[in-house]
Amino acid sequence: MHPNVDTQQRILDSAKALIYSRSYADVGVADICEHAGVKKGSFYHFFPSKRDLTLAVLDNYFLEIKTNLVAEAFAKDIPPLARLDRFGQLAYAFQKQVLKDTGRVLGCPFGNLASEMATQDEPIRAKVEQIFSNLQGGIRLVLREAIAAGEVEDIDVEATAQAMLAYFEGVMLLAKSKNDVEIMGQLFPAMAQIRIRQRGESA
Amino acid sequence: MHPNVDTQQRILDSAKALIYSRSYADVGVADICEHAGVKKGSFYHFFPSKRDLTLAVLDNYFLEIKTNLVAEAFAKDIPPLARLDRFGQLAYAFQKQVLKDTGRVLGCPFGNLASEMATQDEPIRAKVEQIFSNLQGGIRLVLREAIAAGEVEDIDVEATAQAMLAYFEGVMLLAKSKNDVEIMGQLFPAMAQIRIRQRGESA
DNA sequence: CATTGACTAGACCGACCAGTCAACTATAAT
DNA sequence: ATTATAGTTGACTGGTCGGTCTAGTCAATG
Repeated sequence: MHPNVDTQQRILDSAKALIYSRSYADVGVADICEHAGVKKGSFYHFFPSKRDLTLAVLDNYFLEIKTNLVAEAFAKDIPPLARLDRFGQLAYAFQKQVLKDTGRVLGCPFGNLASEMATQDEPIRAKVEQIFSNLQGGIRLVLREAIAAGEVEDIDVEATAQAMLAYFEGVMLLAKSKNDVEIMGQLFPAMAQIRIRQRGESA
Repeated sequence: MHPNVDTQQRILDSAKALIYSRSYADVGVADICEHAGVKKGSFYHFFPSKRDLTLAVLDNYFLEIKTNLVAEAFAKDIPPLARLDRFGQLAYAFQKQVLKDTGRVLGCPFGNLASEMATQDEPIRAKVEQIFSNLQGGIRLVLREAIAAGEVEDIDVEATAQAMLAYFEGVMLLAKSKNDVEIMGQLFPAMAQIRIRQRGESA
């Protein structure tokens, strides 16, 4: 093969960076090709469409975040609830790096695409939903351990995990809206405090 | 004047509905004109650009939500914290109506635009930030009353208001992602429980 | 050395984009 | 009646979009 075996990967990486920092609609196939140093013909040799590329980008991003952020944050060297705090801290640190690199707080790549595409492209919506579901599952496991360790009790684990994910996404969205990364540091500590009680009760 | 004095309003209403149900990028000026029953020339007679129209849409939406949702939810006929629950219930009911009308959970119009445009169009980003700031201010007032009424104590009011707004936006985003409105009913009750303590502490 | 097939090149396509413009219509003021 | 003006019309522009297509390059295989 040619010297560039990594053409496909370069397209993927370029699309990842560009779509994350702008949006699906604002980034064209031509932009991605230029950024990757690749011509249109090569692009369509590897990806049947812009949408399929985006699906691959989502998979790729999820894998990266699952291994570099979730796995590290949820490692069992500290108590369960402390892991949720650590998750917030790592996300905060990551976003500080994004700000330094791009001059912008870019928020959550999944939340961004969900918000833009959920009503327009069903496969993309479904993929993001699946990713959210997986992240929620990660939190659920931590919560189960927290219950086993006696750190929490009497909660609806599934709903609480979902609430924590929602809070996380909301903080990311606000940080992006204000282009201010510090609210992450300020608000994330409250994530692990969220509780949804068993069926029915609230106040 | 002509029989149609409301041309400008029809353009505004069409843009509101279309951009909310799709996205800024996906809705073209031609779409808006067709939906409003207006020709391109008339559009540009009333609005200098698509962006300016969008700014007007944001103002219009904010006014509507402030008077029809926030004012009603935060009315002083019930205790402060209960008003926050009522806010969630009203938002839930509103979104159920949106689902019935459009077949889709569309989330928060401000969150949607923030997510899509924050890194691409500074005036739109700034306007959404200002709207978020105003909503946060509304929550802050409720929290102050809650403190005065002895319902809560020892919290960082500003940060807590922001956290509640973030949670609200996150729930809206998740509901949109899953195209499921029931999450809102399940998760919103936890909003009024969120607390961020005074400077420093978390766990 | 010919053939094969993954990969690259870039011209090209029809559709669509936001925005422009000059001509026109209808009303109101003079 | 004449003028001024607010509003309308739709053809038009230059540019971009995602995607196609044909021609060709190169390394490996027989």
